[in-house]
Amino acid sequence: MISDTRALAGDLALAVVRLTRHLRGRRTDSRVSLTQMSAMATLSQEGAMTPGALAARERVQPPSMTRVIASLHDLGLVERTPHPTDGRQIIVTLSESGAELLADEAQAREAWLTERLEKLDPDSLATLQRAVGILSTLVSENS
Amino acid sequence: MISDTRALAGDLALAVVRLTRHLRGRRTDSRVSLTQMSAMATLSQEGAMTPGALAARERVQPPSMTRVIASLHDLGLVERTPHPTDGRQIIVTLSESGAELLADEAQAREAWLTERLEKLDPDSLATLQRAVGILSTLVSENS
DNA sequence: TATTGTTATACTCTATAACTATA
DNA sequence: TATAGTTATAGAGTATAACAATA
Repeated sequence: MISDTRALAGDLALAVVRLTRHLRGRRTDSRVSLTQMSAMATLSQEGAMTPGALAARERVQPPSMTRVIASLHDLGLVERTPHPTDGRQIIVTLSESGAELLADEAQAREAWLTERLEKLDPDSLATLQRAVGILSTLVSENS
Repeated sequence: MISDTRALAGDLALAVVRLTRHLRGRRTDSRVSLTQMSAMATLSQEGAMTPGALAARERVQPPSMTRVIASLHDLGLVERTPHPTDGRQIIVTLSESGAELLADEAQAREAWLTERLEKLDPDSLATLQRAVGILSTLVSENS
């Protein structure tokens, strides 16, 4: 059944890159991008943290996260408070409207993808659900 | 088992976006990007075609494909020949060295991902393999 | 001196709008 | 006039290098 892990890696890479291209392009109706959603989802699931910690958790470099946080802050979706003891650090928190948006989008977001998923049979959906769990562990492994 | 298709859509979107971020960032050792690989893979699988057809097949806009083709042409990985009867069109073909590179990379590419996949149990690999097929059909559906 | 975060800068990927050449 | 492709331009997302503030 499993012929070649390397071939699977290549196929998987192309599949996720192509799907991401669709997802990014089709989100123009939403107020936030997938990158912003991803950061907000992490803040929601793991609680407030410093920009450095969020960058590490999202596996991007600190300057990249600075930009994401700045854009979310401009939209009022996150708050930045000083660290209580270390003046170098700041704490990024999901704001009330950020939490609301996250909840709203969890209902309405990815309409294109949801529509297609609804046409799949239960077995395919179960497979995708397991795959999401596997992919998440792949990415969250230490480098 | 399948609780909510919309929730799955959100989880799947975040998972593929994060994995794509890794894959793009880690390919600096390769001569070509994932976008370029994707276009070359399509040319390899479906044969020579016009830029417009390749853009449609890859689900990007024509100007985006123009740039991808130009970069591949600069690298000598594709060839551009005039259309036999319609002077407006051109035919894009995978060059010999393009085909070679595709074959070589099929062995060595995605080392990071391959390494992680090799640590998975056979059941997880089978799940991913099925998931790749499902994701591919999702993206290739008509808009 | 080491750490945290930011600024400056640049590159890739993608899009839309406008243009050119051909049909 | 319509179509195929390109050029011009812009914006998002990411990176590295250099800087400032604090520990």
